[in-house]
Amino acid sequence: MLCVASESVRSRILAAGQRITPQRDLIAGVLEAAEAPLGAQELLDAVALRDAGIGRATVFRTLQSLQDAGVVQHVPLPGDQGGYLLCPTSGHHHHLVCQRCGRVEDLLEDEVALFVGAVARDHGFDIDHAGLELSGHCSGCR
Amino acid sequence: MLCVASESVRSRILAAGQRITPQRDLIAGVLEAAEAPLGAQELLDAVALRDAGIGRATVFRTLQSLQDAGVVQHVPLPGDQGGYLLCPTSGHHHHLVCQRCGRVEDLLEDEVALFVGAVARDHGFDIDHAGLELSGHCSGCR
DNA sequence: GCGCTTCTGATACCTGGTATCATCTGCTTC
DNA sequence: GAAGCAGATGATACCAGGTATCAGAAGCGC
Repeated sequence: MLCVASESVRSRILAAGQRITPQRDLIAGVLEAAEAPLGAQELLDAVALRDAGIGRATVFRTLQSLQDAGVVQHVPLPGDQGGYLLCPTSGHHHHLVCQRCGRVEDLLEDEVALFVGAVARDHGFDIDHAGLELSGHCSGCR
Repeated sequence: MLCVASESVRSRILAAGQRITPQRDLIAGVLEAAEAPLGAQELLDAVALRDAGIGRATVFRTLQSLQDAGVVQHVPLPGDQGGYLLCPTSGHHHHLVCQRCGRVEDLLEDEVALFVGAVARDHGFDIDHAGLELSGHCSGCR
C-alpha cells in the first residue's frame, strides 16, 4: 500500500487553495485506501505506521484542511465517536454505513430533500442543517 | 427554581429499576427545567450551582442511568458537542431543534419511518440505526 | 434495625481535539 | 536556479467530555 493520494484528491486540495505536502499526501492516501471510516485513533496509528515523524497536531490540522476542501467528511457513527471518510464526491451529503463490512453509500439528494421538506412543512421550521446518519447491514452482509 | 424532578420522571426512573436519590432528583430537575438541550459543561455548572457537593462522576453516571431509563437523550447539535435533553416521551426518537431559542420538537414517527423505509429500499440495506438531527429556525424565530 | 445492593464523591486517567511557537518547506517570482 | 514569504510542520502543553476505580455512604426490602 503506497498510501499516496490520487490525482483527483490532489486537485481538490489544490482547488481549495491548499498546498500538497508529503504529510497531506500520506494522510489523504491512508483515508483513500481505507474501506471504512477511520476513527481518530485508527487514523493516528495508520499514519504513525507509515511515518512515525508525523505529529498528532499535523494529522488533526490536515483533517481540518481536508474537511474544508470538501475532500473528507466526519461521519458520526452509532455508539462511538464517529470516523473520518474520504468522499469521492464533493459537497455536503449524508451516508449509509454497513456496520459489518464498513461499506459506505451516499444517500440520494432527492430522498433527503423530500424528507427534510416534509419535516419543515409539518413543523413550520426553516431547516438549516440536517445531520442524517443511517447504519445497518448491506445486502451482502445480512 | 426548585429543580426537583416531576412525578412522571421519577416513576420512569423507578420503572427502569433505579433508585431515586437526591442527586438524581436534582439532575433530572435541572434538565426538566431547561428550555434547550444542556451541554456537558452547562449541566455541570447548573448542578454545581445548586449543590456544589455533587461530583462530576455522579453527574455523568446519572446521565447514563437516565439515558438507560429513556428519560434523557443526548442530541448531537451542529457544530458543537451536542447536549442532553429530558424527553417527555419514552423510547428512541428524533429531534428538530431551533438554533435560536433552543426549542425542541420531536419528529413524527411516520415521517421518519417513511424516509428510512425509502432509503432501505433504494440501497438494499437493512437499517438498524438512524441518527437524524435536524436544526433550523422555528416559526417564531425566523 | 439489619444487611445487601446500589449509589456517591474523589481522583486519576483516557480520548479527541485545539493553541502556541519556533522551525521548516512548497510555491511563486524573478 | 535562487530568494523570499506565506503557509505547513512537529513538539508540547492544554482543554473538554467522558470513563474506571475504590472506599465509604445511603436506599430499601425484610
